[in-house]
Order: sequence, then C-alpha cells, then structure tokens
Amino acid sequence: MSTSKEPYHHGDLRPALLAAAEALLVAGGPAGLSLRAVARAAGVSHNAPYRHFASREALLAALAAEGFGRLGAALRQAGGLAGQGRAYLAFAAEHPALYRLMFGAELQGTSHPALREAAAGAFAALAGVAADRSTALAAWALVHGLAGLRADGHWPADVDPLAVLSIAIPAKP
Amino acid sequence: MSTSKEPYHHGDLRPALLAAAEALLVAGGPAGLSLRAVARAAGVSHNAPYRHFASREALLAALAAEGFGRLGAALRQAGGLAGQGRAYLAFAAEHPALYRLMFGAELQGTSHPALREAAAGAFAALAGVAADRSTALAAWALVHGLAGLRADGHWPADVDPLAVLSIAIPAKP
DNA sequence: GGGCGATGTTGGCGGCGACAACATCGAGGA
DNA sequence: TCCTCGATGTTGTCGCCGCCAACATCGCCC
Repeated sequence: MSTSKEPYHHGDLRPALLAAAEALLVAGGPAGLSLRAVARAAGVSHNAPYRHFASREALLAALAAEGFGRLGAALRQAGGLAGQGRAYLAFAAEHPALYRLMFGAELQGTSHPALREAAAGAFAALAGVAADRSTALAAWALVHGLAGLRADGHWPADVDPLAVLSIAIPAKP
Repeated sequence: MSTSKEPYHHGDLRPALLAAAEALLVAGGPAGLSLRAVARAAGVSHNAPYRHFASREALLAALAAEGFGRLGAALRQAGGLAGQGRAYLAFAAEHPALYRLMFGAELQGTSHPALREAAAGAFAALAGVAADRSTALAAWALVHGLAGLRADGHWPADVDPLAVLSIAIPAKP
C-alpha cells in the first residue's frame, strides 16, 4: 500500500515553509499569513517552523530578503537605466504582494540585518548605471513610487507607467 | 471625593478611539494595534469599539481615510507644484506611521469606499496644479516614492529629497 | 413619565504566537 | 557494530486577540 507514512523529519522544511508562506501571502495578504497556517500548508505541526525561524516576523523578513535578492538579480540582468526601470516595474507588477511586504509596514520597527543587506544589494544594482548619485536616487524614487501606486491600485489603468518614466528621468549623458 | 465614576456612556467615543488608535500606531506599528488595546487606551470595555467600527480593519480604514483628508488639506493649502511637493514630503515625514498605513498592505484586499474616496480627494489636489495629467502623475509618483523610501529608512541621510525633487520634475511652463 | 433605540458591559469561542517538554532520526566515535 | 547526542519535529499549554451573543444603562421623543 502506498500509505507510506510521511517521515518524522521533513528533510527540507525551511524552503518549503518559505514557499508556502509566499503562496499564502499572495492569496490573503500579510494579515492572513499565520505561522500556523504556513505549517499546515507545509504539512507539519504548528511548532515546526520555530526550528527554522525565530518568530513570525523572522519568517516574513526572510521572505522579504528573498524578494530583494530576486529584485536585485533582475536589475543586474537588465541593461541601462530604462531597462532597469522596466525590470523594477515588472517585478513589482508580477509580485505585488511580495513587493508590498518588502517595503511594507509589517517589518518596520524590526532590524533584521539580512533584510537590510538584501535591500542594499538591490539598490546598489540601481545606482550602478545612473549619471550620478542624485540622479540614481531620483530614478529609484520615481520607479518605486510608480510601483507602489500601481500595487496599491491608485494608478489609472489608461496611463503607461513607462511613458511617465521617460518624462521625468533624463538618460545618461 | 472626586472619585466621580466615569459615566456609563463615554459620550464621544469614536474620535477618542481614533486618537488612541493613532497613538498606538505611532508607538508600535500596525501589528501592535489591537482593537482591545485601543479600547483599553480609551478606557472602555473590549467590545465598545464594535459600536463604532464594524471590525479592526474598518477602524484602520477610518484612520487612513482621516490621514488622506489631512494630507489633501495640506496639499490644497500649499501653493504651486514645488510647494505641494514640500507639503507632501512634510506630511509623510511628520506622520510616517500614518502614511505607511494609508498606503500599506494592511488595507490592501479591502474595499472601503470612504477610504478610496479620501485618497482620490487628496490626489485631486495634486493634479490641479500640474501642466498636464501625465506630469501630475509623474510628480505624484516621484514624491510618493521619496516619501516611502524615507519612511522605510532606505533614504540616505545626507541627501535632501527636495533637491532630488527639483531634478526630475519640470516647473509649470 | 414611560418606552425604546443607541451605546457600553460581561461572557465566551476559536485561532494565533510563543514557550516547554517530549519523540524521532541520522551521523560519528567507542 | 552499537550507542550516544544533537538536530528536527510533535504534543501540550498559556495568554492575547477578533468577533459574536446576551445583558445593562442612558437619553430622547411621544
């Protein structure tokens, strides 16, 4: 019979928990993301996550850090200021829940060094291609604002963010 | 003795709850904002808030809507595109927790008509002074991005957001 | 002046985050 | 080869929370 009992030890629980957490985050937002629900989704007991994450907040921080890693990789892969802008907006559009978690208030008071580091890494990718530091910051703020307004549903459907992008940010001289 | 018992009815509970909620929000972020804690802070029983707000989410939405109202008023009072940019950044800098709530993921899936309306009112104030709609949206996105990065601690301390603002957004012709 | 709706209280249920104690497994030294 | 030990997962529990139900108290209007 194939009723082979699940082994006592999962074997690869940490990534499984992160994957389950991201699915729950997409499905129900951060409010619906309980540690116990994540554990249920991964098929383990309600306390198993504590062997891999110190708290619910630590799990969210790990998820956000992973998101910053992915965003940084996408930025590094894209070419030029405009290309990075496109990549940034695409990331936010494809993973709005994760993007909101990365920049959201859930992790605000918290100081998770790995999270800060991951964020800094992503931003470093942006800074590399701009004419100077102020321009890079302006570009980042603009793209971040566009992404946030779109993710939050405040952006009118009939306006292309990319067109707006080209209005404000001058190309590298 | 002046041990005059508190009257059975508070008399003005709704604004008191909102004020207590904002204080708790500033103190501990949205995660620390429980309906029961708000009730305790206002000196009423744990169920009294339900006479004024249908749910915790409704209270948060009301708080955010109030924030949008204040932001819109500040924008309408400010003159010119640059003045509005300053006012927007000042609001976000003075009330970072409220600003994050207004745009945060807490209220994401939720459709509170009053909240949407309040947000639209604030944005209408911004749109009134720009050269055209695309420029207004670009200015809004840029200022919103600046405010968000600052509120989340991603903005370098040695760069003036206002200077960056003037880089990107052309003045009204 | 008396009823009634608005407002506030107590009580309770299920879910959650976190802690403690116990169970199970695999690896590595005797 | 076997046995111990640390890593990983489980059950049990506590207090807090959101929300529902039932009851208490007040002011207003007939």
